[in-house]
Amino acid sequence: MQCKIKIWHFKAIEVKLPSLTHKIMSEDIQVLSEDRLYCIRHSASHVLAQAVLDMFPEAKLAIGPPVDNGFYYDFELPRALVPEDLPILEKKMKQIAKQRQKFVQSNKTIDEALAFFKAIDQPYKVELIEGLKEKGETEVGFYENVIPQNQKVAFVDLCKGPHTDHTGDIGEFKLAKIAGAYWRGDENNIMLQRIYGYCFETKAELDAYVKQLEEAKKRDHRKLGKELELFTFDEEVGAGLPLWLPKGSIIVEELESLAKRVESKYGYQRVRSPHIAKEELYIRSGHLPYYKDSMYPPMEMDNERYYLKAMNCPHHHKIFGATPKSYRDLPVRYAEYGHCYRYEDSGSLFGLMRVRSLCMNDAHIYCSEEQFESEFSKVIEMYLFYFELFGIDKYQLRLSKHSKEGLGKKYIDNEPLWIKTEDQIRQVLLKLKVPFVEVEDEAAFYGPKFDVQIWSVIGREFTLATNQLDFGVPERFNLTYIDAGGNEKTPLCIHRAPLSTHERMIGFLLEHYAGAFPVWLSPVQVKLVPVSTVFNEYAIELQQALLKAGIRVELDDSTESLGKKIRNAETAKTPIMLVLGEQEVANKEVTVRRYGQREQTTVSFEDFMASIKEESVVKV
RNA sequence: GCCGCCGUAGCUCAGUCGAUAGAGCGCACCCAUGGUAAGGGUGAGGUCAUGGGUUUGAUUCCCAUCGGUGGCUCCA
Repeated sequence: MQCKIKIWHFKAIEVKLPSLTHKIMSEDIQVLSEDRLYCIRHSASHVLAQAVLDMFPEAKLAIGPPVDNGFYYDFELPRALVPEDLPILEKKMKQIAKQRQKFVQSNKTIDEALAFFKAIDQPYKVELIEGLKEKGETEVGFYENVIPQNQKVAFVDLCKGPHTDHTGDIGEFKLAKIAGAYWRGDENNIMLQRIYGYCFETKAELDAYVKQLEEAKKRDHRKLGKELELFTFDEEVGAGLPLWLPKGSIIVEELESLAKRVESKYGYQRVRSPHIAKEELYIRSGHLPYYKDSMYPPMEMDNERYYLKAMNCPHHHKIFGATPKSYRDLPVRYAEYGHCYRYEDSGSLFGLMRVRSLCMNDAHIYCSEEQFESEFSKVIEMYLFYFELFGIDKYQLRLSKHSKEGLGKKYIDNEPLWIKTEDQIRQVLLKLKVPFVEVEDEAAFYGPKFDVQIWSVIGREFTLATNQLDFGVPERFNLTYIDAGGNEKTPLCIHRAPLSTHERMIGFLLEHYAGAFPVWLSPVQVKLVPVSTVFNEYAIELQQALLKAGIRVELDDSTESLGKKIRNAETAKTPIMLVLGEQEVANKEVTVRRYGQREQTTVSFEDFMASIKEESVVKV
């Protein structure tokens, strides 16, 4: 796949783009070819290949590019690799490094190159060269590793470089993991074995990176979700079907309440729709032919086939069509936290980030072409409001476009309309001076998207929120409005989900906040910690007052020591602890201790009540 | 879905080269009433994921299924 990426910059923002750099490095090599890290990582991957050939002389080599944290190389091997193989290979790599083999570049004609790799029986290299030949190349680059002591060639690879001077200069590396990967990324092809390595210029950088990975694992949403008792999965319920525990449900409902207030302010109307619909609906919408495999199989009843809904759009379209519309009604904005079910591949399920039942912050905006820019801008404004509220700063905004090859297959076959609508979105983004990247072949089948890409702490990329322009489906539903001249017109539809799904949003926020939610989102906002049980009576009095004010408060009336109670509240990441002892009872005070802070303040309960009321509400 | 790996108490994990299992935390009870990140004691908890197979005997070995997981593919 050719990956063309154009980056628009208006201001410097710090974005973490592991998979983007991955794409740039592996598929558009020139971009970073001058980079020193690129050279050492790429050279390290050659050294890995040499080590693997030493261990398995019959190994077939595929490709081995650098990536954002190191490198990988794909092989076809006579047996499955096991983790114990990695230290052995690492040792061999270090020996090769010690020899300081020269990287010697040369060019060969295509036919020479083909003959060479056929002779040493490397079919993947042969296939790559044949591909280059078809593209019209006449020469290809080779890199030989030459042992200086005896001038022997230890390893040869098809490669356009560049490399470091010798194998001693490949930085500090550590083989990280073994994985399966399809040849050329195509699931119809054979599965190869991929070895990933981390690689950095210095030992300190490598160690820091490995340490950072370990730290990241501590804030993995799957781990925190269990520790904080937010959600769970159960084998008898099914894979990818999360159960929200009481504390997680509070977060769900707080988010939902926020969304309802924000959407109300922006003029959305709330609608509600069933979880299932007849097959006809999805044939009409066009989803079924594209997504049948990832929908739960149909339920057959009374000669009808019903599907669990995988998206809310068709239901909303039907709601729009239920009453006649005039241009005076537009824009119409329907919002619903809609439950959807998608039969995602078992192998792609991942905690809360990739699930089979999800509840989406969905809305559909039906508007005229003239209203598009203003409506789209308002949606982006809403996104930016949310990002600021949550303090989300590591994300990438992406204009997801169609691909020419996909027209008529993955995408509605109307190229002029694609180009036009993609430009409409581009113009809005440029006007708002929002930095974004453009990526081909990432659109929805019915129109281009504006996506918010984020990365989980362990580095997987997800679309957090999405905003789509649909130029195809309203027509299929015969959705119309009467314009000022009395003519029937088809509205445009904007699909948008700034708060993602509850599942993915909370998964993301858990990692973002490392489990320490702000007061307004926290399942338990205040923990009452009496110094000893003799002060429980005062604590109960405060608890009643706080509950009455709508504050989520818990009292630790256990007989544990004070130190233990503090520790328990801290490990539960409760944002506010109120320590209550003799002094507090006497003066009707509370000693406020905030999560992660040792210093505390003693204030009157009255003052505390006023401030917690303020803090527990988000202004929209 | 594909290539690997994993599944022992509520949680985190040890262990059994084949003779039905342990620790810490948590939980219950008792003692201690303690001013800022684990006070002390006692006790209850397990068909060793599920179903087959091999074996005198399986939690342990083999196969399948379910679930998790590292990647790949996919992601409306």
